[in-house]
Amino acid sequence: MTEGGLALRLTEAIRKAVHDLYAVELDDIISTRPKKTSLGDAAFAVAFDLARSAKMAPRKIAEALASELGEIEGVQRIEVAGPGYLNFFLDRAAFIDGLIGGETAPKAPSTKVIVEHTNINPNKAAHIGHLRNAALGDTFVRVLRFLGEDVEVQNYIDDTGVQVADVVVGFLHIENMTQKDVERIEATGRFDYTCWDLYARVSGFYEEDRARLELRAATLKAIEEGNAPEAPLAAFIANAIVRCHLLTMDRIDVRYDLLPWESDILKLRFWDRAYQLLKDKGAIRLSTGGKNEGCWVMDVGNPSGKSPANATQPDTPDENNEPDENDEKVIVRSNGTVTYVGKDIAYQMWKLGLLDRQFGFVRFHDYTDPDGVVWSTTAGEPSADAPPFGRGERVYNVIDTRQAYLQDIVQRGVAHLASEQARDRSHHFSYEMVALTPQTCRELGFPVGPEDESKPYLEVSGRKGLGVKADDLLSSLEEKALAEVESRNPSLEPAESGDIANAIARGAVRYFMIKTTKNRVIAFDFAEALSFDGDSGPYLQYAAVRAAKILQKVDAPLEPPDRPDETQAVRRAFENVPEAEADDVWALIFAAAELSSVARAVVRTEEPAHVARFALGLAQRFNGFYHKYHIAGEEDPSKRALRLLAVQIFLREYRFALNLMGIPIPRQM
RNA sequence: GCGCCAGUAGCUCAGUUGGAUAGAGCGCCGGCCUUCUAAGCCGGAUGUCGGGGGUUCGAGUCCCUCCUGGCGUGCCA
Repeated sequence: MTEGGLALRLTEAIRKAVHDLYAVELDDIISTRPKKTSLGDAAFAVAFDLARSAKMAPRKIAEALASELGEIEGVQRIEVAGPGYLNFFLDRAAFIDGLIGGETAPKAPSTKVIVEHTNINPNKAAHIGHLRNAALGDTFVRVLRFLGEDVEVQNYIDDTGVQVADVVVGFLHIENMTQKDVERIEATGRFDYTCWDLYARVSGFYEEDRARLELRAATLKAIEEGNAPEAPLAAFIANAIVRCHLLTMDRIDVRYDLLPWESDILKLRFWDRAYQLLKDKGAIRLSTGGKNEGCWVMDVGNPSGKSPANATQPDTPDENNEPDENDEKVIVRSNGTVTYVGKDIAYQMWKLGLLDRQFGFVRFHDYTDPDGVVWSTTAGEPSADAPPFGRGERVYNVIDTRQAYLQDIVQRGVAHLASEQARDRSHHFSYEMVALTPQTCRELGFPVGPEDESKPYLEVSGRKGLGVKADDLLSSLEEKALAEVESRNPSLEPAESGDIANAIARGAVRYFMIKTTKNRVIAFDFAEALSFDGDSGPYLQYAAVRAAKILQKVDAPLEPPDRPDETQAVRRAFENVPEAEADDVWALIFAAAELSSVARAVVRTEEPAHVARFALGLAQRFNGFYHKYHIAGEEDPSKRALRLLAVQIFLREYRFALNLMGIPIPRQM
């Protein structure tokens, strides 16, 4: 934790030395970690940067800098290595002293950050792609909170889109059901699975007779205008499905502060307000001809470009300045209904505190624990004790990369209505999809055609009903984990085994969804997802369980001593153990101490996988240490004290790391 | 066509705003349970970092170009 302050001391010292010797101001001085611990704890390559301007060999410069630097608090010695690295060896005892003493770096004044994630269409069961979204989003939220940010988590409910309309069409026109019928079915349970199957059948229903697409359009309009029977049925379905999703996500410990409903954006006239502003600012125009005739459209001639159309000559000069229909995006359809993009512009504006409208809020769902509550927007009677939702300084939208084009248009809308600065406060936190290997498709019983066979992966399709449901995956994991737990611990009570198995399943799936870099497609494979060995959640959990077991065995507290008044004792202990062991102890502690900088890197790069890599590396290091050095049977007091301290520090930081990923630590495994 | 992403060991992937001998997991071979849990540890084999140019003390990383694959470019989201 203090490593931030130490790093600052080092860079400042180097900056001063470089200034004094070469009269050069270096703005970024980057510390890297040497490949081998024998090369020190922090390395600087500044000598290479200076070589040209100083017209000297890097090695000479590094040597000059090393002697100029002299004594630095917290640094034991400085070495010049290789072609010109400056390698710093830290004062280990002092570092540990600061680490456990809680000399916390001053936290930035916290600003409100809104993270929007999950956002599943409320018309079917959640699938593995949604698990990736939720795991990424929730990890990011936990990291932000760890760093002291004030975070509000929103799960946007698109209850007025085509997807819900399709299921309404399915119930009304395929099943010929009334709302009462649907309510009876819902009461029997697994409503999200029922809708999953029905939704898949709707596609076929349209394909049999394309004229039936009129039903979808009419249904959508009826929902938007609040007409019976479509509107109340849609509301019932969306509400019931959202409750299913909340339970599914609670299984992996993902929760939300607020559910903003798209229907409330319409009912409370957020959209009407944004629509008026978009027209007033000239951001959208009525298309008077061509395929988009009668629609309100936004011109998007320069996709993804931040500056408005650089006015370079178009590739098709034969079109005499006629706007290209491919360069316009429909915001309001010719029948007057608004697309998702339009509604999202209004929603983004509200999140940024830039729309002069406010929702009402009501409690939506209580979790079993006392303070677990999810709020919801409402167009009805609001609750008086609702928290002040909205008005984010920064907004992250966790949405898959296939929607990058739409997100770009939403952001253009925000820039039009507010400013470029407002747009920059909103981030599209984009990630790649979870696809299925052809093998997985076959295992699910879906026929794989010859042309799909050669593909690396196939896209999940809710429309076709092709996908692995989140609850099914979790149940498979729990089943496998339970079998393992029972075979390893036959004497456990069934309830106990069940709790442990659930924790393992949760750890496995959360780690699986986080460990791969977010912009890489995950080709889902059951065998890989169900693995409990090596680079997996259970491996990480196992290390924590072992560490806790040691401390329990020797009757030591889980935390290192909170007042490190024993710097001298630690220093002596380091001197009294063999050098190789001292290095191993130090390597474990120093690695664990990187947690904070890893957390900052996660936010800076919007990449949660960094925590996963960090935790894996730390677990591997601990497991090696665990096998090499024992505590319970050790009689040498210096060795014992140092090893104990290392395990305590490791466990403290490691538990934070697992918690950032929402990976629970079972009591035993 | 245009835009975005990806190409690293047999497979799945890391690789920290350019840095020291390119790393993990799985799989394979060989060891380790009377000492804190073997979901583990130790050792071994495995590389045209897609191809070609360029930038420089130094390139898997930056630039150009080509190839391959995926996604986007809907009055779906």
